Amino acid sequence: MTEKSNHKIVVRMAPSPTGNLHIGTARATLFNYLFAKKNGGKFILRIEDTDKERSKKEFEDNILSGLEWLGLTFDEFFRQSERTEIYVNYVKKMIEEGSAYISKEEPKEEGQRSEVVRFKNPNKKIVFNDLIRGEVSFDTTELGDFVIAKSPEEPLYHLAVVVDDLEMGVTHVLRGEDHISNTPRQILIQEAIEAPRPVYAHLPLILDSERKKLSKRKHGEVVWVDTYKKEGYLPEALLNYFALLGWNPGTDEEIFSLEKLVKAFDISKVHKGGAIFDVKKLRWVNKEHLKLNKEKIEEEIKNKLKDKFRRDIHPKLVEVVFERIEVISDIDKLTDSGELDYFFNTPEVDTLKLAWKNSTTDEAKRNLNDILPILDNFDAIKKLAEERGQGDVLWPLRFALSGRERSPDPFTLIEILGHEESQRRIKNVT
RNA sequence: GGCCCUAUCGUCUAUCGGUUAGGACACAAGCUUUUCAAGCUUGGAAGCCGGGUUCGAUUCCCGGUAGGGUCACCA
Repeated sequence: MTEKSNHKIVVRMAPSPTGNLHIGTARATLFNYLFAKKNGGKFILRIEDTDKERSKKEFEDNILSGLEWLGLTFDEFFRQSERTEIYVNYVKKMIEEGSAYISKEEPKEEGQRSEVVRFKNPNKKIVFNDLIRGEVSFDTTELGDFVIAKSPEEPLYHLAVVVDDLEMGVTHVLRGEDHISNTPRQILIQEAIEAPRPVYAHLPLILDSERKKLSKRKHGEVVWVDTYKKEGYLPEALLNYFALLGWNPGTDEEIFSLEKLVKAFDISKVHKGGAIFDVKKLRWVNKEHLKLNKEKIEEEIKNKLKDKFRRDIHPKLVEVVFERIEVISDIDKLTDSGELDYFFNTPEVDTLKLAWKNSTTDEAKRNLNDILPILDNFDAIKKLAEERGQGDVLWPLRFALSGRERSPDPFTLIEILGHEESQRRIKNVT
């Protein structure tokens, strides 16, 4: 009956398809994945869809495609809705053996049954060892005879989890800290059906800036992996950042590929306390990964600019954009805000702003006129700037070319715009 | 409220009793082709409180406080 396995270590991630892939789920999946890979173990993905009302296929699809995008592959896949007979057998067996019983109820809400299956609580103290937290103890008396199935044919969460972990040979349960209070219930059921107790490790939670659990109800799309995918974060950057939330390698190293994470990962270094999700640091991590993939990203920038401006794109402009982005969607922000327009269309230049600090517009124009003949000789321009003052020469030049108070330096601009266009723009203002 | 968990710069964190308490993000200043971006350098910034244990506690123990999680015929 038990599915035999050659793997010493078997872990599983068990999301329920009641919402899009949550970043907390993604991180817990990452930790399971790392733990499995690190130890040559098996990683199972199990969709916990026993709740027919709330479970949706679209959410399952979203979870699966999100995990695939992140590169978190699994060795085996199960769906609890396809395993009902297995649970039914256990429920029946438990009733026969007296560890569970059918209980008459008075329905308090719509849809509630007048008969449910309750677990016969032995009311004992449960002590379990948590890989992250050490010894944790609960008195289960306060749990009462909790419900394990709506009917023998409709198992509920705790029963299904324990049965599946047994059947699938799960040795280690790594999950969010929000499950820590579920553990005593599940251990009670394990003992009733004589299942071995897996090793537990309860991961710290990802918190919002208020130090509260990041929930789908309260935070909406910021908790979806999809959101970050759409904004153009790199999957490895996201993984890298998730790993750093509650774990560190014990060195100063912060940038990791998935492969390097597997090598460095050590569950005993996982923290106990929750960690606040900081988008700024995520963006920084993403930028570091952008640099690791510079060629690929520059290609993407080039194509995006080409689409937007329908013109050939100077490689130097690609560099300029690359320097200014942390995530891919920043490219759109740059193009849509008009910040790049002067590279493609002659800007309107406010000649009143042509002069640097205390110097006059006339001086600025004189300098520009003197630059005209040496436009292609950057060394000569620099020399002139040294003689007449850097700001007095370079500012008007840059301003004449861009029409903006902020832009790349004048030499970069000349390179991108080309000799003719640069000359034309200077003449326009002198 | 019961039960459980947690507690170092604003944030993520290092420290396995003795350190000028280190790094990163963010922030500020300076430098670079006196703007912007990037880069480099520098700076400010932390052990929740009170008791123990100890020659010595951020570190170990107890209490308090604060924060969080969880208390379904959801998962």
